[in-house]
Amino acid sequence: MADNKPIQPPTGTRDLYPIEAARRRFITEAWRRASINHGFEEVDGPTFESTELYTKKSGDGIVSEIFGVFSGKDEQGVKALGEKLARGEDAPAPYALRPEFTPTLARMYAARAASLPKPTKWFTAGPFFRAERPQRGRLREFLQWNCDVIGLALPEKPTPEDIARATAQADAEVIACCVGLLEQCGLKSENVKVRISDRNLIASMLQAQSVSADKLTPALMLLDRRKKSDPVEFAATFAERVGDIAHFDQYCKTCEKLIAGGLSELGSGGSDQPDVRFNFKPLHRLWNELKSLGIADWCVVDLSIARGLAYYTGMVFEVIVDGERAVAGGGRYDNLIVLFGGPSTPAVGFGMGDVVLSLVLQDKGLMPEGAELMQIAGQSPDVFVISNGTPEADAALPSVLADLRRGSREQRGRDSLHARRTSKTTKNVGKILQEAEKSGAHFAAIVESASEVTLKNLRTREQDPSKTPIASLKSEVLKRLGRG
RNA sequence: GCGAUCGUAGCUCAGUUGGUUAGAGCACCGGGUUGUGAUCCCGGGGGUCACGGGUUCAAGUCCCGCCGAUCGCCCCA
Repeated sequence: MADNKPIQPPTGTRDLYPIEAARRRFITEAWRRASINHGFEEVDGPTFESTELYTKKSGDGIVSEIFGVFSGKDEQGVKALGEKLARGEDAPAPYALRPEFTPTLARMYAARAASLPKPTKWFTAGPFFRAERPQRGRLREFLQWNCDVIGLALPEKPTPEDIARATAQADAEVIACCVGLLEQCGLKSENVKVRISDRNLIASMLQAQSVSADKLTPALMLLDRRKKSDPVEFAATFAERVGDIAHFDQYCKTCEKLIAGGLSELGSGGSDQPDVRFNFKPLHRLWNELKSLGIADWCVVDLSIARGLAYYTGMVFEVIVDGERAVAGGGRYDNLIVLFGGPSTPAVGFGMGDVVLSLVLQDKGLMPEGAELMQIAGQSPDVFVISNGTPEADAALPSVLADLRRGSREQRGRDSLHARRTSKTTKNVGKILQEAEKSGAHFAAIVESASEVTLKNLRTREQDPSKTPIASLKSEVLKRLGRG
């Protein structure tokens, strides 16, 4: 009756053993720290949502990469869907495992918009799902970190100038948070580039070449694929669907140069350059914000970035680390909140996945290992309790352990220590010390009798010359850990 | 959905034109005669060689199928 065939994890998912789980913890802790330190508050939503939430804004293209979810109680619904599918009709599942966070965020904000501060700064980190073919840096289940700034800090009767300034500040703020994370992980501006672009600017440049409004979206999608394509072939495709690309390139180059150079005559609205007659002021303003935040050397203006997503309305950016695929991406989406029933509210944000980030950190040797990793992940023991092998010490050990682990409500558990013992049967103290050190434990406590232990600091390998009474062991360890 | 490469121990891999009972290192477990850690010595558990067929006296090895993984394409929220 028992069928013991092993069941493998589903395609594109991971089993995380202690080392991998600690690595993931390292990343999520870094995300939390970066976003909290940049003033974002944590939120979260359901991991599955009504499928409509995603079809509403993005059309059917996305639906094919969504994992459908059925309630299991809804037998009739499932049956009806099965019949539809059998007839070859389109039949999306009623729920979808969330493929991204932005729609959830937009809904959450819209529902309470009136009572939320402007701007509202939220972050979240959790699992997301896409039914794609797994490949390097890409799985079907992954963690994603999102940071968003919704709404703008504005005076009561804002001028266009006020709005432009607040917009640039919000854009810079999310980019700064993203860069803050990368820097904190040990990455350098030499290896990382935040490529920043502006869809409005691109659109105006395309329109200057007589590209009609209805062709803008396909043109933007096409531009995004450019780097991967053969240049000649791309130019041909682009000419066929949109128009001649030669002028467009020229516009881009001139704009990038001028923005990064910060030429002053641009601010006055005039230019001797006949090709520069577009509204690059928003990007220029953003560039100045980035400079004042001290992160401009991480950034580069690159108007070949468009981002495939339909809902972006202005600034877009992506983060490239050396040759790897994008480690993060985001942009401004000013129309999304209203689409979910909220007041018209501008917003900007980005997402970063754990998969590419861990690849990058491991390739560059920036991912901690062994005891250091366990320590960072908060899993290395405070005290490793060892019996000296006498029956008296053996008998005393369990209660020593239990006392170290006990935490009080008054201290909110801060006085509870991570205490371990060996599960080996050997009485060889040297071997157990070896195990203790490997575990990353800070201290070893060798039980000498029913009343005394010898304390040893495993990090410095210094052992106390005198014994410590068991009654004061815990307070002594807390003191030495700086938690007393 | 399409293409390419690859599946031998927990991990990294060896395994001869097909030939006895499939190996090593690391890891894990135990011991090295009553207590201080690298190293070292001895011992141990672990494999239906991914799975299923076929060819053959004989298959880890050759053939077919299948599952899985990796890397690309498509797509990228």
